[in-house]
Amino acid sequence: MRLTANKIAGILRENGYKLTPQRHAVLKVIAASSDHMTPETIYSKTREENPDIGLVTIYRTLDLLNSLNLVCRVHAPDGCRSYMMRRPVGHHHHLVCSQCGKVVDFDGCTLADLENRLTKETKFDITGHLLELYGVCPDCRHVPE
Amino acid sequence: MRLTANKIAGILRENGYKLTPQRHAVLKVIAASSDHMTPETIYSKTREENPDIGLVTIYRTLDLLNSLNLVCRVHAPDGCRSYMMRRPVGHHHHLVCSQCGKVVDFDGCTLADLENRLTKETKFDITGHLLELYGVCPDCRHVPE
DNA sequence: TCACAATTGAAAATTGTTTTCAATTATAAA
DNA sequence: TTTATAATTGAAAACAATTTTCAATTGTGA
Ligand SMILES: [Zn+2]
Ligand SMILES: [Zn+2]
Ligand SMILES: [Zn+2]
Ligand SMILES: [Zn+2]
Repeated sequence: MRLTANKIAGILRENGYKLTPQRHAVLKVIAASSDHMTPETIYSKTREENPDIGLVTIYRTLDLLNSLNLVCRVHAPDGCRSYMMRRPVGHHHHLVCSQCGKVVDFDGCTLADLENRLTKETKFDITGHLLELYGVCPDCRHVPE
Repeated sequence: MRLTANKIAGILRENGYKLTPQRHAVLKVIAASSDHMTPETIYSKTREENPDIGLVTIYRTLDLLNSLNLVCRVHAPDGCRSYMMRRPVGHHHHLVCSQCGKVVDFDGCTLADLENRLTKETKFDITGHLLELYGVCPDCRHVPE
């Protein structure tokens, strides 16, 4: 249920953005991985096939994809460098393995009641939330190095 | 129900850390504010009374307080610079005003059921979560500039 | 009061990201 | 096809946030 590089390329076009070889290369890298990656990682993976691409272009492409909701950011438990990954359609969150970085997407977030309660209590107009779960995946648990 | 600068100072001592004037100055600043502040903001507020303190010391003190769970980080909705604020005792989260930065702490987070469900479904050993709510506070809503 | 490890601050180094700008290029119109 | 043009690119510089280094200072317990 995930978007392919070509589908995303089409969406870029539909939105009036040029489909450059660089953008396509980045899309391919992001679509090929099921894990989140830092801009730096995406940069070096893209360079394997496309050695002339610049890091700036990675940042710009990620910003663009983010503004179109085609990727999403993963916040790691420590520090908070923002990692990015392709996004399943619709509202969802991430369960991230602290050891290997594997990401499981999930939906059915149960914050509506909490948000209603807090709307009443605080009179805030609640517009969104950031939720990430952290843990250790089965693979990492079974092999205690 | 919040920790005072002096209480925190005691905790530092108990844990074998020296109680320097610089640390005490930082504690006073953090304890005096009910909002979250960037390291830079804490730096300049601390300098008002303590002009010779260095920014490095702010970072080091914040790291120390963080490792002792005496402050907590607030993740802003855009970018994700980590802001810090003193911490109410116990598990809690933040409701942050996107416009003025005001922070309301809340507890009673409703993630236990979700975590149980995901533990079964994914076999992850879930160890923690990051949750921040965003919205617009009453003050900012009433005065649409 | 002494001894010493912990702490400090200045400066440099590192890291991550953004801006600038001239050259290139994807696209659509002719 | 060519051509025109605005969008896009990459190198380099700028910027921002944080960390490291290291010699000098200082809190604390003996
Ligand atoms: Zn794992
Ligand atoms: Zn949600
Ligand atoms: Zn506000
Ligand atoms: Zn919680």
